Amino acid sequence: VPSTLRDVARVAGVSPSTVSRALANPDMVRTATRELVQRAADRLGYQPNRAARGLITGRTGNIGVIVPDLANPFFPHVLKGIQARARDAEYAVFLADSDEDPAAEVDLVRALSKQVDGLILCSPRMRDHDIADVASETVTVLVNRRVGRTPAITTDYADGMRQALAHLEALGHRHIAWVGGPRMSWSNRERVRGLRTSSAAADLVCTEMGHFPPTFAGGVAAADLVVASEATAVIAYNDLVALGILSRLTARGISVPERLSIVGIDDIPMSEMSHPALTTVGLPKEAAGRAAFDLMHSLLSQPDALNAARRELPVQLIVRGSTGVARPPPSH
Amino acid sequence: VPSTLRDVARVAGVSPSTVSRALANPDMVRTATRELVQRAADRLGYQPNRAARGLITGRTGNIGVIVPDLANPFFPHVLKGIQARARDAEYAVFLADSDEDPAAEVDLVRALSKQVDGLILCSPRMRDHDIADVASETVTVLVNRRVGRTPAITTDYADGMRQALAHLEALGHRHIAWVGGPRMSWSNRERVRGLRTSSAAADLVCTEMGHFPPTFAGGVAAADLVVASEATAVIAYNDLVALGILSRLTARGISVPERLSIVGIDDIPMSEMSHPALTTVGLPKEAAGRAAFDLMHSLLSQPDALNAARRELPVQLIVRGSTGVARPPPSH
DNA sequence: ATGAAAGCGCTAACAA
DNA sequence: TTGTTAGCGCTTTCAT
Repeated sequence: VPSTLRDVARVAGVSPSTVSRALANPDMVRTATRELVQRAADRLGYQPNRAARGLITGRTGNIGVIVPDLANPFFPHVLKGIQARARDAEYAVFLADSDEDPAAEVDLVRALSKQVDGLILCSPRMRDHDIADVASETVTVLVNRRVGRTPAITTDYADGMRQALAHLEALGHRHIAWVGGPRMSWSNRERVRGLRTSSAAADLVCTEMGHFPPTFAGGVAAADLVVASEATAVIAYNDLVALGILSRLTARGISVPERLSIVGIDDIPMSEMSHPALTTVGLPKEAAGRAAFDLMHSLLSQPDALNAARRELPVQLIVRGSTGVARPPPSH
Repeated sequence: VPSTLRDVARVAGVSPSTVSRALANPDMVRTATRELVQRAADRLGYQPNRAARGLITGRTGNIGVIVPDLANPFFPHVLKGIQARARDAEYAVFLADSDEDPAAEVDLVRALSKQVDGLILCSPRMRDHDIADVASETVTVLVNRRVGRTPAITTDYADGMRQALAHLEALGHRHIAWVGGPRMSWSNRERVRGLRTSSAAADLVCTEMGHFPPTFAGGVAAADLVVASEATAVIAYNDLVALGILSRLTARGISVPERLSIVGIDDIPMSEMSHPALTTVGLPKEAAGRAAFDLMHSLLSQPDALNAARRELPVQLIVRGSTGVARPPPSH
């Protein structure tokens, strides 16, 4: 049977409120009293009941995190970043996995929102409208998405595309294929936007290959189209897709990177382990998680911290397996 | 401002207790009353405050899950299994990541245990003693570990080793290397146990290569020793290690599987994507998660369900990239 | 079948 | 600085 605050009070010979103060606002009680209480609490192994506290303060000390798919290697890293910060701040983390289902996501939000101080939505699949609804009722931080003025942590995809293109151009590539991700995805739209801007500026020919599932299988399916396009390099929506392309090319006996260079996006652990290792646009996954929690935390303490309500994190191209140009660039 | 049970009562024109009953024990009120209440609740968008409920019932409707490292691709799958079942049962899931630190794990357990009905510890790194402590105070389910009579979901590693060895033997291998995992790991001990039993029975020579970190880098480090051992096949502690070995061998120009066959354990997604794809002992990851939650759930509803307090799940060897024998087996 | 009242463990006015 | 009181939102006796 866990002991309560009243037990501590009795043992220490003070009133319950004194115990409450001694533990929560140590400088509102005399030092002697504080120590007396502390000793009693220790002796009883007292642990405050957070639910009871939350009932009255209106704050639970919990945050909720919703991800579309834990099996996608991107999210566990973000989650680790959130966890690390939450632990330091003594917040507990509710986690829910929506299984890529927008409707389930909405349900989970509803279920969780009552038990948390705030919600972090990672790459949410919900419609803008639903997100705006949520954000109007609960403190909300978005990761990898922007909706209106909702606080958000995003990643500078446009710069990532620029870096990737600059890298390929420096290696002599002039014709580059793009294997796109899901049509509805915010990330995909942003990446395409960056791609178009930078390729236009750099005078590169860029063939966009439409929409594929953001998975290994998606990459396998796209690979043959890429080959047919006669591009000398390909940038994939993410590393999983890139690895799918690599796998299919290897199976077809098309050597990578000699014949075709591949660049992914995300820098998931797998990318380093493939052969050849994958050049990829590294996203700050844990950092994004940390930033998301920090933003949430500041929103929670000063509800008008709207000035700091957005952050865009930098990305860094990671050059691995050679991505040298295959054939000499066509002379102009 | 969320509406409370009293609001519903006022709108419906009944007492708070009636509302409580109508919602929680529908057959304790007249049908007409129940519908009246239901309508009022719907109209107000009423959502019961679970903390307040928990305060009085002593049950929170939450469970806690602790994993050593989310970045290890094994755990997200287990977690998905737990999540799926928890969602159906309307439980919310607290998640904590201990960063492979036994001490942190103990702290997290303490912090969480007050806010949950039960705890699921995945591959816990704590000492037996600490686990026993936890289990004596909180309903606890272990995954991938056994400690005393604590309820646990385990995996039949011994049979996995048997299957792997039988497979290799059938392909003509007679000398097999084993690259072991962390010394303190329960899983490693179990795997070694299975290995010894089955290799003795099958009359195979088995060289054990000591303890390596259960990571890609660990496999890279072990690879050269494996080659030097002159074994024709190697079984690695897990897929990450196996992929590390594969990577190093490929880099050295040693062809896999012609010269050396590799078998991993876990069946993480990466294993399918490597070249050659990895033969591996597939563990029921999501199923383990589901089983863990189900066990927890039954313990929570009938505290004396100790008869069902253990389950060992079957494993299945997944044969992929050929693992044919290299040289003809030495004639006896 | 329903209502009134008490109280879960805690904190926050308000007094002293 | 400390104690007293009230009450957060809900469930559950105990009456009716």
